[in-house]
Amino acid sequence: MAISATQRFTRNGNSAPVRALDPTDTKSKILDAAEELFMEHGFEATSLRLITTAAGVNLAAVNYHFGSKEELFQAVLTRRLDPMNQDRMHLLSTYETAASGKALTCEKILAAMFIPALKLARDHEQGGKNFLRLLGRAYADPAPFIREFLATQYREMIARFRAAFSYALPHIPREELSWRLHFVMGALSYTLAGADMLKIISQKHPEEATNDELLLKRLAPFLAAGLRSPCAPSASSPAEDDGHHLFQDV
Amino acid sequence: MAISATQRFTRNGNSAPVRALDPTDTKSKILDAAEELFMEHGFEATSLRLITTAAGVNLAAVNYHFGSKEELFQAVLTRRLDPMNQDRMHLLSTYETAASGKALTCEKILAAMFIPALKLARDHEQGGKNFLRLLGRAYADPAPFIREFLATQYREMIARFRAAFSYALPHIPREELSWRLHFVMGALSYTLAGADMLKIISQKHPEEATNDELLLKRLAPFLAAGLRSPCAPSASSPAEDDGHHLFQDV
DNA sequence: GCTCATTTCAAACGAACGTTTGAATTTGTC
DNA sequence: GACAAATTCAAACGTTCGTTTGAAATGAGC
Repeated sequence: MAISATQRFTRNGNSAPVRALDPTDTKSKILDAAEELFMEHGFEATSLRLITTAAGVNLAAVNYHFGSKEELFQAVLTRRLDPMNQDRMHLLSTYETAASGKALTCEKILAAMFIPALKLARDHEQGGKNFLRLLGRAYADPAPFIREFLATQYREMIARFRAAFSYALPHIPREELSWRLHFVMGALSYTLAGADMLKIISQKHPEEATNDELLLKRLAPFLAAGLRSPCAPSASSPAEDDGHHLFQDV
Repeated sequence: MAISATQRFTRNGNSAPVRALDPTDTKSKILDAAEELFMEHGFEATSLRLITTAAGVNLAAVNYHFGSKEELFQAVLTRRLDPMNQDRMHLLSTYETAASGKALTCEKILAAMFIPALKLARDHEQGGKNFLRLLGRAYADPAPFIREFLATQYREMIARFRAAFSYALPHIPREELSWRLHFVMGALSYTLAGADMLKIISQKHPEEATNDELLLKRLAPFLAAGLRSPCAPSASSPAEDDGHHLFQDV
């Protein structure tokens, strides 16, 4: 029995829009603390007691306001992810309108994907960066409820950008383009999530490794070159069963 | 008190090499079951009771043979990761020797990274694929013991391949190359880990989406193009504070 | 100032967790 | 076959988990 006589946790979400953005109310305090702690420890390893203690609220507040730990996690994601993906699609539309029918460059389309992410990383000095890492990690989380949630959240945006790339790269077959878009999403999410690993690879100073803007500035040209690269002769080339001949030498 | 009078869990690992590869002994049964379940549910969400039940062994067997759940996880990773990275470095050396001092192509270096992963995916019909996904997910796991373990496991191989790329791409500055190598590792791990997400993007048949060989065959040229792409004018170009001008339009 | 719905709180719930224990069992050695 | 080491086993350990409860506190509307 999740809902008792005095109806629990606001199913509305908007019935009291006046206080929806108040950063001092219980709901926002929980979301902020959860965002940081989920990013730091992952979903399973972050307990509600840790979150509520950090937020300075009562333990039961999570179940009262959000219903469950899973719903809290989804609320943390959707709070920033939904506006970000809306921004991405709006920006893409703006670029397309400005181009007045002409195809956009890959860099331009990638910019429509990256700029809203950068804006998020800068707007909220700390929350934004936390969120991008949390998001990158959610991509790789095996929990079914997370994967289904992300699938729903991303479906529309992905379809929109695939169409844009398809128009920008008419010589790339539909199927190949799907793969490449997958690689783009992967590199982006991994890059935003795993700044730690960069220290191992580049042995750079940490403060530079976490500079997301510089990072995406280097990632975009890298990905654009991959997207534009000429296609392999054909998708259906059998007979090559030995791994040592998988890749042509160029 | 981890070790009692009758000394617990073999710190040796090799004192009884005869049975080390016996797929029917308790240790291997645990490793196989853990590999699949960690891949499916993640580290935190996979209980030792689930693992030991699936393996058909007693609950206490994990702590007896491996010491703890964390050490079991590391054993699962190191069982296949260590040989795979050794293979990668050996293959790279083979290519370099065959080139007799001449620089290798990016595709060739990438092949040295990918082919051992493909071999793993094919050799053990099921265990290999499980492992590659598990590995990709471990990359994004926030648990400190996982990140430190992977850092140690990868450090040598990364250094080796960075040197190879540096020789193959002399016009790319050291720093830029570190970033690009990071992107390569990211795209590779994400690609191997997140075959589920591909279904959302490409709406392909699942049986084709999990064809790792075809996948890497498309990923390698994509990444090679990115690696080879000409460098941006300079890393230190300030004054561009507005996100809308971050990327040049080409 | 009373009412009633909303929110907060301390406390407890049952379940599941990783780990430990000590006895039983198996295995290798002479 | 007896001894000793290695392994397996059922049972329990103490802890922590997400969630629920019912009462206390709060606040808006009349």
